[in-house]
Amino acid sequence: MIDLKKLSKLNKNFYIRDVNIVAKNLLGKIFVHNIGFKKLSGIIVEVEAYDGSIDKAAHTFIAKTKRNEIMFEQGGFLYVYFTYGAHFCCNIVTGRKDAGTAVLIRGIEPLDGIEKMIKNRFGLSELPKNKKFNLTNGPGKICQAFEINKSHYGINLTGNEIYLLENKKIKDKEIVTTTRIGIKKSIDLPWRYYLKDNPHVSKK
DNA sequence: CCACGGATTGGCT
DNA sequence: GCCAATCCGTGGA
Repeated sequence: MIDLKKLSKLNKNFYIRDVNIVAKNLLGKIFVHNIGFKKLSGIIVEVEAYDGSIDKAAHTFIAKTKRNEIMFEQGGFLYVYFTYGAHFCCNIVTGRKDAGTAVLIRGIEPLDGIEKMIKNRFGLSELPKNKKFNLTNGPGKICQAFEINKSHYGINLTGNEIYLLENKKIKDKEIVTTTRIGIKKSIDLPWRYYLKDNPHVSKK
């Protein structure tokens, strides 16, 4: 088990860079959600970049609304949105103020609080045999496992509730770059990144 | 006010 | 592989 106490929290400067740089660099970092004395954490293994200035699939492409306004803030905030009448998705806002860019977290390898995540996802105290890698391999599943919802919209990631930790450097050859999933616009942009051969990636 | 569609998931064929 | 569930945000009237 990785000792999180030895790892430093990512600061504002990490987030305010270009969205695709941040997206790539988020791979291997550790996502943490503290709930009282309970800790949920995991390694980010799959992400997608969204950039409202040139990307029709980004929520910020048309205009600023109440829903997407946090994406126009400076990098380092959490953008949570609700979709398909059932799921929340969790994004890391990046770039300078008014950039309208964010990174969608699509895959996480669980570390701390796995039992709690199983309970959150399936209402069970133990993982069913056929659900081995079905815990956090998808954006909606991550939010359910990590107990992230509308109430976490706009949280500052340099605070103490939800934040990210530095971790070992990922080599370029371990990163797979492809097109994004589940969208109908700007489908050719190669802005999806994931860790090669990691079982917690949502789709090859 | 109302109609429409979605950065998904899970269950069934 | 296909498709329904489900409801909020958005935009047009």
